[in-house]
Amino acid sequence: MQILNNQNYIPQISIDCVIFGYRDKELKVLVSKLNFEGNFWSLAGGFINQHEDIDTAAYRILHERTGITEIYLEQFHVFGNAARNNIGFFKKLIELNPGTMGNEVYDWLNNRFISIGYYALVDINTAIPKKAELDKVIDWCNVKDLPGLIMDHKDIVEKALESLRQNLDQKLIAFNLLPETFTMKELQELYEAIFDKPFARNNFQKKMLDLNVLERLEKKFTGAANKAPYLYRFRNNG
Amino acid sequence: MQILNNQNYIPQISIDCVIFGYRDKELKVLVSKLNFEGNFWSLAGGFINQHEDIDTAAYRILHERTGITEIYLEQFHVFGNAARNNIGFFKKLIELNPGTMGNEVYDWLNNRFISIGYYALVDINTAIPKKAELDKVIDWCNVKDLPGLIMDHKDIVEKALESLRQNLDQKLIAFNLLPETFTMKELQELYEAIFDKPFARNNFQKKMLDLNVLERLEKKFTGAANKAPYLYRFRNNG
DNA sequence: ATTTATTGTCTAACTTATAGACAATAAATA
DNA sequence: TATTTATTGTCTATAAGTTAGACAATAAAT
Repeated sequence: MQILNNQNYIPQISIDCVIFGYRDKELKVLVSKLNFEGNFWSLAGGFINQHEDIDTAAYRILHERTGITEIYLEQFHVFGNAARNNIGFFKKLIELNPGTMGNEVYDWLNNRFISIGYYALVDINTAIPKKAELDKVIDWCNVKDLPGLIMDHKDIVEKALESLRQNLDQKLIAFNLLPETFTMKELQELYEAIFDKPFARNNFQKKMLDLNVLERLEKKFTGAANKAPYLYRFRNNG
Repeated sequence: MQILNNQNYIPQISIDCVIFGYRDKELKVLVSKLNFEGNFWSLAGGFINQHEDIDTAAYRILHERTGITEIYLEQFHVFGNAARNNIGFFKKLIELNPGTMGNEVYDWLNNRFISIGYYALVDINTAIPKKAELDKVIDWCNVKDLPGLIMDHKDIVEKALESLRQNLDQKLIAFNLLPETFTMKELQELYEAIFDKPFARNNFQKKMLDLNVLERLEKKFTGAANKAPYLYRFRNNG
């Protein structure tokens, strides 16, 4: 538990990361269950070292939780209501876990925190979820069907999703959620999962090809009794 | 100087406000010169009380500097590079002002700060600039011709302007920069100042009227030898 | 060879954006 | 009073972009 009372952390500021992944046609978020009595589910979070850039801190937290280093990461909002830590979470935690918590942990968690929200887009096949010190379970959950999250983490996810949707077309970042190669249908299904609405196949394909960022590779023979789709690769450079 | 070592402030977090106003066909920003030796120009800034929402703190800071209470305000980015306070500013400040600074001020300013950026849109005719404790001068400056600002305040203004431009069409917030009534030409000139590019008069008018948020009032007789323009008022509610 | 399901692409219809044109008009001028 | 000038409000033709329907191509099963 030495980490939490580390004097090198900036006090009263935290980082919460909404780590998005994509599998089984569902947009997922990496959440963890805290290693305490009671069903406390949380986003991947952490703190900022005194001499660390906040972006660097977010990368560090993400690397710790996913094992990957090349991560698309974006700061999207700061959550700073005075009451955000007090909506029952900490009291309930203490109540359900009497005597199990060191003073340092107690003192640290009992603070008011202002939290900087980041969202990350990762290839779920490459990311290997890794529990942090206080996690009991860590898993990918459908963004539409998350467990009850502590504090205002549900609001944070919603705001992250909203920001993701707004940025998706301008910044061409959806590809970070897919493996290296993918079919047009897979790309479309990803968009449909993110926006939670269907797209017209013909126009979606035209729009994506018109972006001039997709490289068409060989066909993908799936064994299905129909025309084989092409594989595409996202090429960032020219 | 008691304010700065106020134990009720959250340490190492600040708020910096880019207060936009509009006059003489120019987009302005409220900046202040610090009451020290040396030309230190700064954005309107402040700190967050322990039991204060960050939005409330931003409103408080804005009210202190402009005297107005109904302010359009939006959080747009957090600036948290570890080096942001150290790019010579503090050293230079100490060097040019030997022995004039109390220990509390010294200790407080010598900290690393993570700053939450807000931008505000105000009617420059209603806003009455008011110096804060450490300000020597406070004034509206053309956003295209700002004095040299301390720390990363120039970056903060640039990011604020970028965010303002992105939000302007979606959120219909430009009207906050104008007086109650205005002509179509004045509205267009405001847009041109914000985007730093010309708009076609006919299409601009059509676009604004198609928004269905402008109420047409009586004509404004300017005394000029030409057709009198209508005055318009922004109506927020249906 | 035929059928089936899906993919890739084309085009017509519709909507929106852009650019040019012109009438309306407030005040100055003749 | 009629004419001129500068600007405003609006219309329309054209261009550009979006949406919806259609159909050929094709991999594998029948």
